[in-house]
Amino acid sequence: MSDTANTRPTLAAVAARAGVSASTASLVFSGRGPVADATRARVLEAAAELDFAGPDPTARSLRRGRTGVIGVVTEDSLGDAFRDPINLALLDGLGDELADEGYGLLVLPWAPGSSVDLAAAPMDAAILLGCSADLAHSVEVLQQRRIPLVAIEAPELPGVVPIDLDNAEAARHGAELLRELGHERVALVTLPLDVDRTRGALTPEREAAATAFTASERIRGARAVFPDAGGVSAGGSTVGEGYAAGQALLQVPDAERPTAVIAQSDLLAAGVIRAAEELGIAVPDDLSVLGFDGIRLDGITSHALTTLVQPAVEKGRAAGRAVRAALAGDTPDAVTLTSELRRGATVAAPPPPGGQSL
Amino acid sequence: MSDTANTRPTLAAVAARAGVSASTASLVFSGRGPVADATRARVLEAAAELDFAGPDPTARSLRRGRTGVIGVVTEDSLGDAFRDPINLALLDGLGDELADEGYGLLVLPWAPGSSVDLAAAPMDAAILLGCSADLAHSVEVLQQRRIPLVAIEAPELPGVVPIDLDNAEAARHGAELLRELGHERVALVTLPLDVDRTRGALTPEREAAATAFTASERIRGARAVFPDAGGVSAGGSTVGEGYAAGQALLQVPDAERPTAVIAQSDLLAAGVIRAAEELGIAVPDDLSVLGFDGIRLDGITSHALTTLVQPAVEKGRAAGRAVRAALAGDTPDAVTLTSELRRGATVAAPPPPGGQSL
DNA sequence: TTGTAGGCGTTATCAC
DNA sequence: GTGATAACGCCTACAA
Repeated sequence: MSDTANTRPTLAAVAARAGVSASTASLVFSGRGPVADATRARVLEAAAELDFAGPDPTARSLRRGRTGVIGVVTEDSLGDAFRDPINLALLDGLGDELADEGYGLLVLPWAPGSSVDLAAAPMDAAILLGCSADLAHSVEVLQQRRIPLVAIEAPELPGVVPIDLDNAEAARHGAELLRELGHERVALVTLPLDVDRTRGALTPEREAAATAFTASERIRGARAVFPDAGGVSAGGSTVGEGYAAGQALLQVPDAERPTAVIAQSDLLAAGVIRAAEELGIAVPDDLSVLGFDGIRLDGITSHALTTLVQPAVEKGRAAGRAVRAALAGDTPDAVTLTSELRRGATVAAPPPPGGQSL
Repeated sequence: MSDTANTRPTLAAVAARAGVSASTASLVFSGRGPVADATRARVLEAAAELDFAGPDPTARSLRRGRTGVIGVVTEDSLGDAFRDPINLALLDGLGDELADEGYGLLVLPWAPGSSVDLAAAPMDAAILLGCSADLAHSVEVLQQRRIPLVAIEAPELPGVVPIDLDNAEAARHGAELLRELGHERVALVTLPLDVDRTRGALTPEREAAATAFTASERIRGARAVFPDAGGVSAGGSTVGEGYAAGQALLQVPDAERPTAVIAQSDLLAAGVIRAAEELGIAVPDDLSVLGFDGIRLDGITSHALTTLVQPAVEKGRAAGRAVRAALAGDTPDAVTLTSELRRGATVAAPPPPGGQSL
C-alpha cells in the first residue's frame, strides 16, 4: 500500500519491481517484441501496483522522434478561429484523417508578438490555417524545424504543401452569373482584409495592403468581371457584420444602389439579406445576393442562398492526408479543390431601371 | 553553404561550430545565465549558419518536466465540440488565461474506443470539457499520470478540480418564473442525454440512463418546479434540433399542447420558436419559451429571448486559472459560477384556457 | 563567464 | 525471451 512517493513511477521502477530489465518492461508496453506471457503478467502487475500509466510521453517522444501531435496554427484567437463554420467543417475533415489515427491537434493561435512560441511547441508537423500573407514570417521558424508544413489557402511558399481552393475562379464564376443576368452595379462584401479586421469601404490602398489571402483572391475573381465594383470589407464572417455592410451599401440613393451584392461568405450574405429586407428591398427582385461557402444556414435565413459551395470537409481531409503522407516520408502533392455554384433563390435579373418595386 | 546534412541541427552542433560548450549555448537560448556578448553573438551566428531554430522541444520538455501543452479532452468530435457557442466562449476565456501565457491547447476528442491515447499525449495538465458521467473511466488513466485535472460541469471526482455552473438551480429559477406566471403544462427540450445524441421523447428510463451531466442537472432543476413535465431530448444544441423538438411538442391537440417550453439552450429555444411560428402559435402569447446560455443570437431569431445567462467566458477563464495554479504548485479551489435570468420577450402568462388566439 | 559531468525516461540494437 | 549498453537532445548543478 505504502508507495515510495507521489512522484511519477518510471518504467525502470516497474521493471525493478517485476524483477525484469527496463528493456523487457518497455517491450511489454510497446508490444513490439516477444515477451513470455508470465513475464508480461508480472510486469503489468507491477505497473498496476505502482499505478503506472505507461511510458512517459515526453521521454518516448524524444527517443522515438515523434510526438503524435500535429500543430494547427491560426492567426485568430482560439474562439474566432472556430467560430467560422468553414473552419469547423475543416476540423471535421482533419479529425477524420488525423485524430482518428491517434494524432492530437495542438491549436496554436499565433500572431506577431503572440506569446505562443512556434519554435518550442512539440509537434511532428504543422497545418497553417487562417494564416495570411506574412505567412513567410511565421513559417520561417517552422521551416527551420524541418517538420512538414501544410498551408490551407495561402500564398505559395517553397517547401510548404498547399491545400488550395479555386477562390478567384469561383468568385469569377459567380460574378459572371450576375453579369449574364444583366447586373452592372455590383458591390462586394469581403471577408476581413487583414488581422485587424477593420470594417470599412474598399479602397485601392486598403486592398493593396490586404494580407488576407482568401479575401484578396475572391476580390480578384469578382473584379475580373466587374473591374469597378466597390464595396465594403467586413470585420468578420458573421451575420452581424454582413448586416452592417448591407446597411452601408444599401442606404444610398436608389440610382446608386447596387443591384447585386457579392458576399464572400454565406453568413455575410445572410446579413446583407436581412439588411435589405429591413430597408424594404426585396431579394432577389430588387437585389441579388450571392454567397460563398455553401454552409447550412440552419434557419439563419429562410432564403435559399445562391452561393459557391466549397468542399470544406474535404479541405481538412486533404490537409490531414498530406500531413500523414509527409510524416510517412512521401512528398505530398499540392491539392486544389474546386467550388461549385449552387443556384438558390437569391439571385435574379436586376430590376428594370425606372421601376421601383417599393 | 553546403551544410553537413538535412538532419536537424542540435544545440551541440551549434556549440561546436561556435567553439563553445553545449551548456554555454544552452544559456544563450534560455537566457537564464550570464553570457558574454561576444560569445552570445558567436553562438547566434553559428545557429543562423546551421539554420537552427532553437532547442528541440521534446528534449527540453523531458529535461524540464514541462511541455507547455494543456490538453482539452472532449467527448465530441472536433467539429461538434466547437460548434457549440458556449464552448467557443469558453475557449475564448481559456485562451485568455492559457494561450496568452504561452501554453498550447491540445485538443483530444476522446470517446471509449477512440484511437486517441490519453496516456500518451504530451501535456502538463488536462481540462475535461464535454465529458459525461463515465468520466471516471477516462479520468483513471489521467489520474495515473499525476497531472492536474480540471473538469467543466462534471460530476465530482476526487482529485479533479471542478469548474461548475449552477445548472439545476438556474433551471429551477427559470421554471419558477413560469409557474408564477401561471403555467402548468410545461414541456422540456433538453440537450442530448448521452454521447449517442439520440433524439426522442423523455422517458424515465432514458433519463435514468442519461450520462450527460449538464442536461441531467437542468432537467432536475426544472422538475423541482414541474415534477411531471415531459418533453423531448434533442440530438444536439442547434436551431434545427430545436425546430424538430418544437414540432414534436406542438403538433398535438390544443388541450394537450404545452403553454411553455423550457429549452436547455438558446439555439434549441430559437428552433422551438421557429416551429411555433410556423404552426401559427404566437410567442409569447400562446407559448412561452425559455432558453439557457445567453449567447448572442445574432439574428437567428428576432425575438429577445428570455433566458438564463451563463458566464461562459468566465468558465474558461476559471478553468485556465485553475490549471495555472495547479501547475504552479497551488491547490486550486473549486469554482461554481452562477447564471442569471434575463427577461426578454418570449415569456408571458399562459393564454386563457378557452380562448384560442388562432 | 565558461566548461564538465550527470541524468531526465525511453527505446533500438545487439548480444546472450 | 531477456538483458546490458548506448543514445535521443537538452539543462542544471557545480566546479573552474
